[in-house]
Amino acid sequence: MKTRDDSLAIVRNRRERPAKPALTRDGIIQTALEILRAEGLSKVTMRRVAVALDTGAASLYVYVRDTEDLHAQILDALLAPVSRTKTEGDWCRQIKAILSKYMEVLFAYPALARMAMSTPASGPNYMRMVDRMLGLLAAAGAPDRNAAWGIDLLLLHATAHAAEHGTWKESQRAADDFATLEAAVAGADPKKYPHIARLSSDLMSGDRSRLEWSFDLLINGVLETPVSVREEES
Amino acid sequence: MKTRDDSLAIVRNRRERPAKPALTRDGIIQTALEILRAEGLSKVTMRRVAVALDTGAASLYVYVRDTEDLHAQILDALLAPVSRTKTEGDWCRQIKAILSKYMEVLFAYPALARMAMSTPASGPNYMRMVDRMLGLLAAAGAPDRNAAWGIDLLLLHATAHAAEHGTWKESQRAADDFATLEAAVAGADPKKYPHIARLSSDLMSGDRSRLEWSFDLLINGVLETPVSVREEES
DNA sequence: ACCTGAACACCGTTCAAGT
DNA sequence: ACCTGAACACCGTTCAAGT
Repeated sequence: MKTRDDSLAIVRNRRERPAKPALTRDGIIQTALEILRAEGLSKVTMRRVAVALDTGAASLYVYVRDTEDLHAQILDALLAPVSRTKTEGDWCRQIKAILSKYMEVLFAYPALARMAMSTPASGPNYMRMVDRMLGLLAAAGAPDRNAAWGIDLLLLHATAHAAEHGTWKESQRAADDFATLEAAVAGADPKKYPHIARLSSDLMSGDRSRLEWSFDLLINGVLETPVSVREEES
Repeated sequence: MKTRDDSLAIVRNRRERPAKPALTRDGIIQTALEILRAEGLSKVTMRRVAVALDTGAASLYVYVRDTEDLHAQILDALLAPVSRTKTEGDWCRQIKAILSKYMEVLFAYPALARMAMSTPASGPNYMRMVDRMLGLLAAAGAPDRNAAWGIDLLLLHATAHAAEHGTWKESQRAADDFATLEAAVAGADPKKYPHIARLSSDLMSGDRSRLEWSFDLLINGVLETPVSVREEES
């Protein structure tokens, strides 16, 4: 079936489009982003990216250390607009605006949020974002150490929340598990789990307002909690 | 080489030990735990567990929905001792003691912490642990909703922290990345990243005390932060 | 230095067929 | 109902060989 004619077609294709643009780090990331958007992170594999670039997986290793590195570079690319978010209002509004944008991209790709938690991020866009937020916390009057530790806390929470809730919304599997959990909480045996049974409605309540609450709690705590002074109970 | 004699040997083996204990959910989890301890979560695969049980991977699907479910069941098994931790002292100490135990197991297997973030946990040991902590927060005088939302916040933070820092300590790869990050922070260009450069030492400082700080901040916030009342800046 | 094909050593999951 | 072998459709990474 495929002999002479095919090789002719290939030659023609070579003429009509440049066919194989040279491999570059940027080209790889762009292609990876396309696959991410079209099919999700789980399809962004070395092999699949390579096929899309009309080469073999081995060729990518010149530009990318391994699969995780590829994913980390994708995330940093997606963070470019976040690091440049236009903000206005008081510092608290501004911080929340940046956190919102950050969470938006992680919610869109929860698998990236999970990845971000196991790979120390050091991409330029991440750095830029952190720098801006540090500036805002400093302007708010946070002591140096509180600002430094606080940024970490805020971003860890944002990432973790997105990883958790994003995943739950994403997959059917997680949705099923969530239903199981919901049922387990709603129908908790008051003998075995008295507090869960008593608080069952509060445990599942709140969504947007719950997230708001947690960020208020965190931001407030970052400003007010003295470093290395242990709280005594009252 | 291997013909008659081998089949005899097999028969002999059948006699000498019961050879193949019946497949059960518990047996599967036990075997999985052994592999986890010996080789880490990445080796706890359907195929590998099946081989250890002298069967085919397909057989496991009667007891386990999929790989993630297997991992979730492993985590709940590891949480059994945590849910029964003996505690003493004031409620704050007790909560911290349970959180510590919880983090200990996640630190030992950071990959499980990552998994926990994408799978809503509803195992019996997890439930028992949550119930105890809810009781402690209630005893501390936290309003119902604060206790309910707060437990989630505390456990999410514990899990996320373990996933992040545990992984960094675990793999060579992550350690390298961490070194890269450290260098990027220490050598941050003050023109591009003024705040990172200024706070570079604080950004990398603290380890144990930093974790203490974040839990104090969270516990305090859970007790004090009113629900659905927005903070105004001062 | 960069690119490639082929190979190695794995995966999860499904399914028809057996008991 | 439970168990199995075989098959399907993939993976990441390495390495010798080419340019």
